[in-house]
Amino acid sequence: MCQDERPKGKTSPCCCQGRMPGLVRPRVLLLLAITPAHGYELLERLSQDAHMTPMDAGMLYRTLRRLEREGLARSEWSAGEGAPARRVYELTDQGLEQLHAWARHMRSMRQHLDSLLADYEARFSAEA
Amino acid sequence: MCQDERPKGKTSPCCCQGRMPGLVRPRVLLLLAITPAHGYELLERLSQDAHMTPMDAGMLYRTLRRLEREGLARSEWSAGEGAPARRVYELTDQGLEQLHAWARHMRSMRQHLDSLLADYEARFSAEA
DNA sequence: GTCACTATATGACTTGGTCATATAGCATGA
DNA sequence: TCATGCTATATGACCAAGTCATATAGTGAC
Repeated sequence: MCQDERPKGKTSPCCCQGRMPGLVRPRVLLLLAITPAHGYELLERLSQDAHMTPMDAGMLYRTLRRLEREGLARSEWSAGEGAPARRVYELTDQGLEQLHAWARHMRSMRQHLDSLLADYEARFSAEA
Repeated sequence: MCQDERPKGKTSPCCCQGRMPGLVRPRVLLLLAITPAHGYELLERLSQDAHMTPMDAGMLYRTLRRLEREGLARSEWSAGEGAPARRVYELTDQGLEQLHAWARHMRSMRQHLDSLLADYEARFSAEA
């Protein structure tokens, strides 16, 4: 998103530096709602998503631990055959509930954006 | 937005605590694009917006100074008749350009959200 | 003179996210 | 057997954004 001028390093004038803050947990929780998975696998699934912000590995693992701490996910170690052991996460009931709450939240974020963009377009009608 | 369960104080499980991070500068810049204004006035205009996150005064003043530091806005003191002096801000050309860039960014954020919500709905078809 | 409103500003803190880096298991080939 | 590279998880240092509390001061009304 927003690939345009990003000086990188120095304080960029782009709001949120081309990121979409506040959506990491929902994104991860949604993936876990589809199927249980371990971090590395999630990382790959999250990276395929071309029009999404690439996921930082450190962020992902921290997020998973946090989701677990909050009771939204649970994990257990599973022996990786022909690979290091992996911690497999799955959604809890509470996590599912939270996901629904976040979905409502995201709808309202979208309305928020819509209204901002509408104001913008009202001011500068017809812009690329 | 997202008025549901917000424990308030302790770490809330709600992503971004019902806020919409990363949009403060665009919101302010957009208002300035409509008409020059001083902080207090912007604060009132931003608070009327029912479906938007209420604006923190400290945040607003810091944002204005930052926009100025970044060359996106300029200000000058104006004698407030029957009121304290106020610092009136207006958009610079660079600020206008940045606003357009942010609009593009916001459109891509919206797509981002749309795609997340589409994934969600694909998994849980027909949800309130 | 004190109260309420207008107006701007800052310090302390929290959260979310980035970047660099550490650590370790396992397979393969030199 | 040793280096290399992939899989896998994790942490420390740092930065940006935002919140909350608070400070300061001008003005008018009572």
